[in-house]
Amino acid sequence: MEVSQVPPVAGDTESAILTAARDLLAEGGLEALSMRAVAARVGTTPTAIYHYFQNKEDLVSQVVARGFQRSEAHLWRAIEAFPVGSIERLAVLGQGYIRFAIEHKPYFKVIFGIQADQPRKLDDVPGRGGYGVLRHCVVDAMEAGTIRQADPDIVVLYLWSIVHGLVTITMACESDSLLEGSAIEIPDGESASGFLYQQFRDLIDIGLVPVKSEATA
Amino acid sequence: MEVSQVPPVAGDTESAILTAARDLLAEGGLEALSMRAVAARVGTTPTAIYHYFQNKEDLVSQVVARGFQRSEAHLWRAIEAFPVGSIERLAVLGQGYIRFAIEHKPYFKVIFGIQADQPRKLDDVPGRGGYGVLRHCVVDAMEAGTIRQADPDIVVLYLWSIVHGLVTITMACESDSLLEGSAIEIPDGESASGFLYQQFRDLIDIGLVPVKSEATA
DNA sequence: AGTGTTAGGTTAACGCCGTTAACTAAACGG
DNA sequence: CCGTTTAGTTAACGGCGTTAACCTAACACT
Repeated sequence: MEVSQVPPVAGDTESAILTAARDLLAEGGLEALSMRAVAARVGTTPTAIYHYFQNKEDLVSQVVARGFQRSEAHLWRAIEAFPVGSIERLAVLGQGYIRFAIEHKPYFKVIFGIQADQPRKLDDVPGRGGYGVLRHCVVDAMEAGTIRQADPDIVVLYLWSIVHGLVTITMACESDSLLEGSAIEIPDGESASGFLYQQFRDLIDIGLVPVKSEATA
Repeated sequence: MEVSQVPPVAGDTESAILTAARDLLAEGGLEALSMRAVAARVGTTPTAIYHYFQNKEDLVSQVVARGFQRSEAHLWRAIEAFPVGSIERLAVLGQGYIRFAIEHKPYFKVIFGIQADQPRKLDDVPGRGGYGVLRHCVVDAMEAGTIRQADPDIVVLYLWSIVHGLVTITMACESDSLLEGSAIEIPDGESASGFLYQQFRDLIDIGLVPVKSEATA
């Protein structure tokens, strides 16, 4: 079949592959992303992919890296609307994280997914998926006095753990079953993202433990 | 080959399959657990497995369910050593969760892992992987006044999110790379489990936000 | 005793998968 | 004009989950 003498999109098969892989990942998760499927969508043979990527893992990780880069840029843009050092900046970051996880589930799952042995992966991503932004905002908020003084790295871990834990637990249990018999439930019609965000804010406000000054009262 | 007239372990091929599957999962993660590998270890053909389990997913989920049951029993035993309502009970639960996640990484990853579409899974597990125990202890601690009064379900979610987030983030980034450039690091020689546990306690103590009474000071 | 049914397997095969080896054809630099 | 690189091909290998069809021993029942 020698219909077209010129490669369809003028040369860059590589980005066509990345795009196809991204779409497949988004549509059907990791199991839908096979070398053969990607090739078919691009219009080449599976083996051609190996000219641009070492293997499937390499391809996937580059797809994911791309997604994360865009996500971090999004975060930076999102916080601009709120004043430096404000707690709203922290909140909007949490919201962004939750939204990204939900809207780009497959990306998210690949990164924090199964991977028998080798983790790290996040290293490849500049800013490590928003870590830089978050730390930045935490430091600002401390200097502004909006949040309690403490080791910023610990606080970052605190915030990140809560949002990340919230998201992954919810993903694993899927809303209703999650806390059956408990008072927590997603009101019908509310978006999962919005619900999680509210939980996040509640959890941050909880504080817990320090009965100290209140105990005697 | 008709060497043995009697099935090797007197009839229960099923539990032999489960055991083999469990071992393979523990040794090499999910990718090492193939029907053919399980069959080879048990000494049958792959297709025989389909007499006891619907498909691979069914097999895996039963293996995992077994592991979780044992884990919850472990938790109940662990808290016995500490007084009812004490914060130590909560701490030891967190520690148990962390330890289980690390020591049974493959189990843990299967449950909170990739699974393209269908989550829930935790429903099959009695007590939902320690949720029951945790809630029990939280209520006790509130009645005893050791922790701040609040909706127990929210507090449970708070604690669970922190531990779970901590564990999964660490697993995805693997210690050193996790917070490179940050002050947080696992001291050489310290176990990952111990380190995570310390973080957990720190995070719980943080509380955050309520500058309220302190702000003016 | 003979018969039907079920449990517990077997063999063979299908259609996927990731990956490799060997080859080809066009483009380009000297 | 030649050598190399780039971009792609075809053919094949071994492994995967799963299915269909078949076999065989054990048991239940008349």
